[in-house]
Amino acid sequence: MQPQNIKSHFLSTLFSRGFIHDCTDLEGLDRALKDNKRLTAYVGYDATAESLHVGHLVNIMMLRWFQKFGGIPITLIGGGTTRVGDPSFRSEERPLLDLDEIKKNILSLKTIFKNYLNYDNENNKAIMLDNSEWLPKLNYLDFLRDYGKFFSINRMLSFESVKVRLEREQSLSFLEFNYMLLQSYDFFILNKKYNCTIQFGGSDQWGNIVSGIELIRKLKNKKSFGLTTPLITTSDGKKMGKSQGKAVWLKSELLSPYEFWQFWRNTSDSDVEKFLLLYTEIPSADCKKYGSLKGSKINDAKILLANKVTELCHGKEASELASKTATNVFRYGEADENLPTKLISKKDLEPDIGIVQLYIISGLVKSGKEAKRLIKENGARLNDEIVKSPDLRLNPKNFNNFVKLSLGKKNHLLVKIK
RNA sequence: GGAGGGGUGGCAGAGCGGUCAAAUGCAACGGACUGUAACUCCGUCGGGGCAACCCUACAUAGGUUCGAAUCCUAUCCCCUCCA
Repeated sequence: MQPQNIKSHFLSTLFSRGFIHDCTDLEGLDRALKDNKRLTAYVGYDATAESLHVGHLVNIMMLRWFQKFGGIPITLIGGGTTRVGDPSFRSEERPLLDLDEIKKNILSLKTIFKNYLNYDNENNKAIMLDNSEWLPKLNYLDFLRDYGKFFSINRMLSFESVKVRLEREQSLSFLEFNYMLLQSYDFFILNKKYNCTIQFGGSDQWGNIVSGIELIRKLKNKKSFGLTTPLITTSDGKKMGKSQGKAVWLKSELLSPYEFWQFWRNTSDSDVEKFLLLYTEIPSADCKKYGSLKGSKINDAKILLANKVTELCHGKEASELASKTATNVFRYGEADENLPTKLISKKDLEPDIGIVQLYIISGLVKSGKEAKRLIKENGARLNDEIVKSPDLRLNPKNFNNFVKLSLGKKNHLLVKIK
């Protein structure tokens, strides 16, 4: 089926914006969407961390579009499945999280979606669920007989997602192998209780999604759909979600709106259009226009991107502040109060403190060696002056309320006395 | 349960008694150039008040040696084949 033949607004929008990697039955889904506006779709998120990161954002945006076009989105937290761990495309088993940690993560994750989805409106409010509501209740023997019966090992082994593990040197435990059954069961439950007929997910979820669809067909003889998003990579081929080795978290407690804004501001030219299409709701034609700006003009598009994405994630106020701070810091070279700030205690300054130690305390570097290296390479600046010697010492008098430390040209931090 | 192979730095992957803080590649970081981009180039990349000194590291615990990532023993883990 060609994209231009798509009739539903939802699918054609997603298509034109680059959201679609694969669909189990595009034509059927298009028809279903056309015939019935109030369909229900879900995405599952395991509680492996206390926040999601930008890698998860594509699916969230997809749910947002879905709701916008009248659908009912379900966000499913995988409180139960997290105890198992999805092996899909992973080359080794991940360490098991303990229950307390999972519980903490679940609570934290639930707060994230509210900025993107509407859980209160009358017509098609989003639904928040957690599969620890039903998975822990399963009885092993009953489950095996009632559901396990419908899964073919031969078939499961044929999925690309497990092949990686099989062909590599790593073992795939029975625990992990069951992940697929549990996710399929989730879909089955959602289908039964909420009439949910669509599952979205990353392309790595294909096998799990297809299994769920097959389970629903076998048990209920009902049709359901799967739609996957491509794995979003930056133009240099890296997975979305990390920056400078650190995850780009969606929670402000883990990554300040300023740093979040910076992440988007630093998008490379060739990714601008793609990111505008995926992570903002700016009309596609405009995204294309912005993305094709030449030379340094494209910086305006990057600022727009950063503003919009930050606004959605952290609110308008935070976004504007981040933008203003960036202007002050990068255009005027000032020490804006809104920069990330590290508080240190007076004790640390008595009677004075070495610049190397200060860098360590600030968290900008991990070791003294690293700090010295940085200084040697002219990458360390104190109040915008290059630090020339690792022997430099500061006392409280040098702190004019705060001191600005920089690592390279882009990382700036204020250090204040507590 | 049996036979064989293997566990090295963030990852991949050399080394198989000294010259090994450990080749090489990737990733990462700093600098130059720029537009807070990309490309390219240069430099760095275990820790230490740190100029060649010391400490901690090659799955874990012991041992042999003047000397071990390299040899031996035990333990744990992984892979392949057989039952």
